Amino acid sequence: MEKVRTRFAPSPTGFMHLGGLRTALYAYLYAKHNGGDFILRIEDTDRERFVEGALEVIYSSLINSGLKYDEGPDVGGDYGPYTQSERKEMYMQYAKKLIDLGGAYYCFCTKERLESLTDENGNRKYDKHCLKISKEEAEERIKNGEPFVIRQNIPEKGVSSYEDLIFGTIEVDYADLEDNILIKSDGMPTYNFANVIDDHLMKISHVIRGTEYLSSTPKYNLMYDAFGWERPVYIHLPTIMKDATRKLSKRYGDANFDDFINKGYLEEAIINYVALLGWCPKNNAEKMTIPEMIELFDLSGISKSPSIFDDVKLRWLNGEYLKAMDNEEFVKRAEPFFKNSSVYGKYDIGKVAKLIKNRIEILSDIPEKVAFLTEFNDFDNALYENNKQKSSVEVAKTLLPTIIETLNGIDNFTNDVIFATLSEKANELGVKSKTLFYVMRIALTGLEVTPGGATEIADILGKEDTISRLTKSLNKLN
RNA sequence: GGCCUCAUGGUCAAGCGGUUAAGACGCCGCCCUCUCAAGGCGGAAUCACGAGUUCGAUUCUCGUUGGGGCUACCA
Repeated sequence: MEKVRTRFAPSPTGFMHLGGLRTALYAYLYAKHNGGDFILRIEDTDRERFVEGALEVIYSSLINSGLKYDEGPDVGGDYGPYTQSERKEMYMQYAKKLIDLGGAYYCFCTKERLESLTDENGNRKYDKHCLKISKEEAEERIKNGEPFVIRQNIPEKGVSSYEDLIFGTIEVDYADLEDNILIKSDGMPTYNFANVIDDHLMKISHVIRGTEYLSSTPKYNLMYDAFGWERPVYIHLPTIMKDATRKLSKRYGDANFDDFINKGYLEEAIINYVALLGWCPKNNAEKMTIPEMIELFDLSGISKSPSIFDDVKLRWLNGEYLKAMDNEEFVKRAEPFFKNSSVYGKYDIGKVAKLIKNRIEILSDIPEKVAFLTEFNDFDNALYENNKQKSSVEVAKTLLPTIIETLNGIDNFTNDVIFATLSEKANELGVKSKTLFYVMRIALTGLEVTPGGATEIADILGKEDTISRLTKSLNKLN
């Protein structure tokens, strides 16, 4: 069997769409699972849509996600160039060859004539008007500078059929297909032509792409057949939706990979989540590394229906990755978000990290989560009232002086020591330690709920700060 | 409109003629706990509809309905 070669062929639109990322992932996984190559090709034949810096976005998104391509514009390879605009001349040669083979023809129709073909329902289908122009006449007119395009010549009768590995047999009547433009008047090929030429020339064995091409694939097959080339294996993937009726779109900012990174999602969590949208591994795994995905990847686990992107589940998965990190790694990855927070440079980030690691799902939750450490505002003494904790204002009045005194006597002011000493003290006093810690936490933060317990927070704040806050709260009680 | 295509809880989904119809997210409850999380345990919630085929349909066939895609000198 020939080597498996798959490709990801994005247009440089300036951002990495999550749907595109999933397509790239599946193409990568399929290739790697089968010991093959994964190729990156840039489809930039539409000059008007080119966006500055778009190439870098594609390269970095892929690499940061762990999808290392074996061949591509920036890494080279034996089948380059890998950017379509650099292959322009080649397409024209093949288009001319296709004309000789009867699979295409020159067309000189004006925009106006094309529009006149529109029927009462607003539909339009090209009428093969220029097919009857002789080759001599066409060449003469081109020589005279008349603008032209090259159209595919699709049979008027017959049915085309092919096998898709996900959807099975697809049959389309030629009559439902149009003589699309293969070469535009600017000499550039359209997707309809370039993808066929490139996939063949780059020896792509399996074409993996979205279902938007499911019904136009017969047109491409016609060309493979006309050239006498072997058709690739097709694997079409269902769309990722925002909700039941809308696709994930750039418009709503819910499809951009970079936006998710900036919001504090991890690359590995995104790629993992996206892998699960439309594919279920045999062992039902949820959290997987890329090597694990490569091992598990199989086409039979791919679903045929569009799936809805659920950011709640993505958040959960991201949280799982966060929790699995050791503290050091967490601090490193969260650095930019800590910098945006009030605790940066003020408290021990390592200690703060320990406090919040299990309490956030995305990194951008950090500033809000840690803000309480630096904000100590006036609060209602009623917060001490809590039956379940056996706490009340009166209890606070009696406990707080002891807590402060005990804390004052601690030299090694760290969580473990504070906790042990205070627990012992509670025992001595005959009160539940949870009551003592509850009172202390309220007095220390003025908040009903906080990430972390009283002693952990005291550890971070330091002895001086802790005692000053507690004293302030105590004074407030009298 | 025409053509292609899809259809299991709110969401992602397993299932491939006989099952108490998995699992995950979310939701609810309990346990644990220095509050909140995390963790542990448990619960509610699904085969779109209608005809067939079959001893028996979530599973096969057809239709209906609903969704998605294509129908560009965009990819």
